[in-house]
Amino acid sequence: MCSNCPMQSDRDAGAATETLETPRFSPLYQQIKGLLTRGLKSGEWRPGEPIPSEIELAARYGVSQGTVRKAVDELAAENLLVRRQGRGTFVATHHEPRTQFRFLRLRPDHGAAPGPMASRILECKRLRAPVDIARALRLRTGEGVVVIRRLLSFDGKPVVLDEIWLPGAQFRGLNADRLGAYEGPMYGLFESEFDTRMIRASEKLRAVGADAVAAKTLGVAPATPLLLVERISYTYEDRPVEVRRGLYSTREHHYFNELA
Amino acid sequence: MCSNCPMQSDRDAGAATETLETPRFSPLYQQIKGLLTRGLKSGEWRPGEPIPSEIELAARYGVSQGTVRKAVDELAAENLLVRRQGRGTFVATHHEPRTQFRFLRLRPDHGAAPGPMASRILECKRLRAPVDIARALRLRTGEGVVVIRRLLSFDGKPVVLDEIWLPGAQFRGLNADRLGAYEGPMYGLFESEFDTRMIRASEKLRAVGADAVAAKTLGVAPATPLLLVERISYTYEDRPVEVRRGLYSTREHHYFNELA
DNA sequence: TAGTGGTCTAGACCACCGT
DNA sequence: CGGTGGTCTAGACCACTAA
Repeated sequence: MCSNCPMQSDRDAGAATETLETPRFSPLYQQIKGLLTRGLKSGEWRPGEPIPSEIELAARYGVSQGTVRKAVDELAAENLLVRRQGRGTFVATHHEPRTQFRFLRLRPDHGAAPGPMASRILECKRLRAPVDIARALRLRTGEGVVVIRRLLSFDGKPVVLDEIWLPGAQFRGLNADRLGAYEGPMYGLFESEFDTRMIRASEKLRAVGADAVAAKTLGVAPATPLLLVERISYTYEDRPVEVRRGLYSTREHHYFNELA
Repeated sequence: MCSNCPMQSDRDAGAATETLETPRFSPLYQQIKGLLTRGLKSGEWRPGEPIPSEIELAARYGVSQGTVRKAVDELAAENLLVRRQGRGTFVATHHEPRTQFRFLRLRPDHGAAPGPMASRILECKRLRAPVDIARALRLRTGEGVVVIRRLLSFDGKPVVLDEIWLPGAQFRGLNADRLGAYEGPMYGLFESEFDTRMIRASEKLRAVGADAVAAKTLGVAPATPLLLVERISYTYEDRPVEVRRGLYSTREHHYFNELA
């Protein structure tokens, strides 16, 4: 055992039942998981890079390889890490094709492949956060935010009209030019240029009628039923960093979901 | 090691690389998982009942407890089993409140709790499978199917109009009376009375306008945008056993989804 | 208290990858 | 070949539940 091992004290605290059913015992591997998450958040290991081998981590933290393994397993299940047998364990990134459009659940009705996709930035401006956006992003009302409006086309046909809200302070320097110049998924840009990695998201879906602007942009008749998708994206420690309202045209596409 | 252990032969086959990259090594715990799944499918252990303890299973299959543990872990992650510390491992069931409406993703806009729900059977008849339903259920066109139409109300207000297609042979004896008499979720009835346990499902969502019948039934104006949810439910070994088309009124509710 | 699942360890060996 | 993750074992001990 390593002498300055940060684990032991916590272990005892868990067993001691000090306060009224609050922490209630935290397994070692959970603590390791916390330390690894801290390393990810702090940028000690950056997206796409490998983290140290299990043996190294076990030595560093003064625990067995099996304990590290369980911690890494869970982080991999949460899509924070990617295991690659024979090569190592890597920090997940939005740049690889496999994880590129992980959060976009729209599929063409015919043909499994998503097909060629194009993104056109319609607008990118900065303004003060309205109440609802501020609350969702845990900002004060009136704090600066960035709003992006963009059109997503599948196979040349417009399909998704997005309105994206981001905390202004965190996305300083983001503008239409940079968005337009960037190839690849927007979350890749956020990750590389603004140190903000989207970990998970929750969505609320509704059916609504197309208003005049949406109808024109998406090339459908006014009042056409559209899928309204409201997304909140979270980064490390469940901190919300994006509100996205998308209008999906579901004439030739559908939103796909697996229920397990 | 137990002498008639069914594992060894497979192990060797995996290492021998007999054919051109087909099976490619199957870990022991995967084989155990297969044996456990077989026991579940065959009804050796029924929904709600405990399976043997890890130590017993390890002895029966001639492997270590750790190997059984990994198999059970995966089955629990897939919601086929439920672990309960200090009590045992149980076969998952659609009867318990926790897993009761696991596949219904509709939530009220205000207030987290789904609130009181009522199901009214509008129709239950038997007819010959149309092409699309037959293909989805892997039946021949014209084979007998059951169609159920039912209305789901939240808090007294109609919200979901469902059309449910089931293979007739498997659901012999299902009729409106039995559906009406049954309290609780429909999947609970299917599980108890027809030996059919829904394991997972996939859904396709679209926005559509309400037709005359749907509008009247759901109490909305014709052409009101509704969420069309097409679900295919699967039982063991990914066998499809239900096609469900639901029209969701999203005036005061929304479809909730977590993206991980 | 006995029995269950949950954690942790130490060590062996295997499958896969790059060099 | 050496290093990585992946599998498997055997055994110790802990946390939880029910009787």
